[in-house]
Amino acid sequence: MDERQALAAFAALGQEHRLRAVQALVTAGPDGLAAGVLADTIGIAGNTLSFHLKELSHAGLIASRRDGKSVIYSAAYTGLSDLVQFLMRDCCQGHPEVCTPAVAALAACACPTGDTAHA
Amino acid sequence: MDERQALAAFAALGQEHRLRAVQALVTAGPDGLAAGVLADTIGIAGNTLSFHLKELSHAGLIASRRDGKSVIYSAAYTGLSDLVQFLMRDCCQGHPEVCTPAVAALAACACPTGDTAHA
DNA sequence: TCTACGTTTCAACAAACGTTGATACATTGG
DNA sequence: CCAATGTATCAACGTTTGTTGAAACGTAGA
Repeated sequence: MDERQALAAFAALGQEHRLRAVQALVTAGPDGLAAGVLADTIGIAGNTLSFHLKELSHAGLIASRRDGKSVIYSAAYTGLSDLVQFLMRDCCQGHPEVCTPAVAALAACACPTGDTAHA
Repeated sequence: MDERQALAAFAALGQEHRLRAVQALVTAGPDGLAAGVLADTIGIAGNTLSFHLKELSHAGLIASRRDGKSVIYSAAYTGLSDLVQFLMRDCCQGHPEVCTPAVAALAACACPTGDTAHA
């Protein structure tokens, strides 16, 4: 992930409705949510949400697929983790003060080597 | 870190000059950089940088201290790692697809239990 | 085909953002 | 004290952003 894409991602997440949308989509899981349901969940108009979804999609944070009349949006897990890695990698240039506590905290959330993933 | 602060942090990082400032400050380490040096590094006017530094400080991403005539800015490592933890924690509500690859990648950057920190 | 439904696009507007120049503040040295 | 340096504040501006309403597009069923 280059700086330009990271800027777009950070800017996308720096907006209340878009952050809520991402949270809702990640929470919804790979099945995603229809645009209408998402608009209702966040509490904004459909056209307004469409504007924000386009921005999130452009930032690589969400994906979309059509299912009948509905368009299902889902979180782009790769894009999200890439963003975290960008922030951490750029921040740890010889100074792991940022990464160490973050990794320690995340280990309890998604430990790839242990059995506490469902904590 | 609550949603309001996370929003401020993301919005702060979603701006080219501010992202560059954070990167420069983190790279500089705990010693930090004087405002003038930072302005010269980024390539923007001092008053413009001051505007951005105030926003970054308000978002909890940087700290400042006076040293003679200069004001030294430094990265707020706690705020940065809190932001990563916010993004990860909120994203992993039963779906560790995001956290697992991120943790795996970060383990090589700041592994708190291993010896690959300098990879 | 037509109609209904869900979603997207478009133009327009108010609000917020980022930059500039001038000015004011804080600190140091003479 | 005064002058010089470094930084912060302020008003003004042009630009960008987020929202709204109307319209258009795509899909499914009658």
